[in-house]
Amino acid sequence: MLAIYPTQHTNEVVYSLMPAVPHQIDETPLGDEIAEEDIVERIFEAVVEQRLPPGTKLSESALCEAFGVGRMRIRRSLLLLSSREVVELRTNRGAYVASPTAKQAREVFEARSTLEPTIARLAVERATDADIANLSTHLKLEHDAHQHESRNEAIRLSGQFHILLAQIASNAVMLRMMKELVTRTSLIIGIFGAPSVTNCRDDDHEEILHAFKSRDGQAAAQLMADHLREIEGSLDLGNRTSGAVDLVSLFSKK
Amino acid sequence: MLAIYPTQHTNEVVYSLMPAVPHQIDETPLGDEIAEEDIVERIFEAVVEQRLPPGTKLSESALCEAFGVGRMRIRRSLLLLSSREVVELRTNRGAYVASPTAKQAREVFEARSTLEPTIARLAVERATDADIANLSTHLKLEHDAHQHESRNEAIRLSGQFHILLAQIASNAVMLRMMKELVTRTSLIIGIFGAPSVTNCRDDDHEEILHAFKSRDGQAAAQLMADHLREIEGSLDLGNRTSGAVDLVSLFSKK
DNA sequence: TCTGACAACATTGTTAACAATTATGTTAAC
DNA sequence: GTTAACATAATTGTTAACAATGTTGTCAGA
Repeated sequence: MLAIYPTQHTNEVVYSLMPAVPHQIDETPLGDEIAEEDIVERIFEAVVEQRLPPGTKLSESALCEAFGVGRMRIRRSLLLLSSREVVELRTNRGAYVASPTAKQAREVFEARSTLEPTIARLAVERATDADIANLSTHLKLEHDAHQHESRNEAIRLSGQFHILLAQIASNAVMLRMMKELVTRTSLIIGIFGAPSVTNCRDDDHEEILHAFKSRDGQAAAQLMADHLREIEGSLDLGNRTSGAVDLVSLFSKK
Repeated sequence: MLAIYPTQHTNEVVYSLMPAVPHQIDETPLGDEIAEEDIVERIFEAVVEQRLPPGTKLSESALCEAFGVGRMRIRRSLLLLSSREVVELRTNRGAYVASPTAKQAREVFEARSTLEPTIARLAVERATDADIANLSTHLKLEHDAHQHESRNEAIRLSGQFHILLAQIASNAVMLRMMKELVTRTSLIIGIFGAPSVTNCRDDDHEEILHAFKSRDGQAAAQLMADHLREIEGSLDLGNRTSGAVDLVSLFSKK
């Protein structure tokens, strides 16, 4: 058993995709099969929750079994995932959860720092009272998850907060971008983050919520910029080279 | 011949994809076939140049012939294009060049207004002298194309300018986003723009170049913001509902 | 002449078998 | 005991045939 990354657990991990999130009670209302869009979404979620660590092999047969669909649909889903750089497709070798490099990590944070302050501002400007109530409820869930030490749930909700903001901003283009960026950020934290680091401190999220309540878009933008800087600062970019551990340097004598 | 959109010209349009842009002399150096990434890029270019207007049907067989590849590769390419919302995939009915709605158009411009000023600033900060020289050369080409009234070339170069900035900014994430947004903008202009409107006035691009030469990132960002506002302002959003003409309202009595 | 049903055609979607490549485990030789 | 070559197994990539759906043209009936 020389496996460095938990590729030997692929099956377990893949199966654990199934009971992920309720999503909808009846996903296939019209007798239609599960769509690749759903598969992509599910794998996104699993990556966000760090149940699929970087480098994990996503074998076609396992995914077919897990989702109960044909190979074609899995291949299409993997292609879509690779086009968003959440999955790396190696010819004749299969699909692997991406292992962002430090360079890519910086690029992701640069993109987020460009998009998210504006998204936060727009969200404040466009939020209905119901939206703000939802955010409040969400933050309570986040807090509970942190207290109950349900790490997966905490991480998931933490990412979901940023997605929620993009949804409130009501811009489908930026929402799609954010889904990709949040997912990749989870991979980045998995690689470059200290073991104890979860995605976000929910204190920061709380402050952003206050900006919503006082309808201060500029403050929300500023808080978001600070929040992102803080997350990036907690990472150790520039040390580890890649998600796949380099064996020769790791076990070299002396 | 009841065709509303030039779907009857599909074959001609598709064939005109072939001699598009030189790209590289030898695209298949290792005996490998043309990759779907190239196909996607080529269709992107054709859309940017408005040789593939919104609503154009992209039939699998025609594309197979045009690119000389199997159906599987075409289908994968179309899936990738649809994931970037440049192509719309209708079940059992085929692939069509997307027809952005006014709502989507506003979202695209909102995303560009969020991203591109920062991209311009970063590009100024990171541009080498060679980069600036390239920009100068590019602007000359743009100017020539306008004077020679080679509309296709002018449009292509006009979009290419924005891509160039993203390349100089050296952020792969934002570069990919911009390729998608520029392509979709071409579709939007095709639908909502006045017939005479090309993509950008190259005067604006010239001013941005001046900001590069004086290394004024803040000015570049401001000019870019103005530039985008100007383009969006030249459109007629809120009138036409979609690229596919609504027949009943068009030919209704009275 | 116009309408509606039907049939032939074309196009897309899916499946399964096959080919090619990679990974793994074994054996033999040094 | 270690290494290298080989053979086997597993996985991915491709092709082609088939099924299903949508489109179009035709014909009969009103």
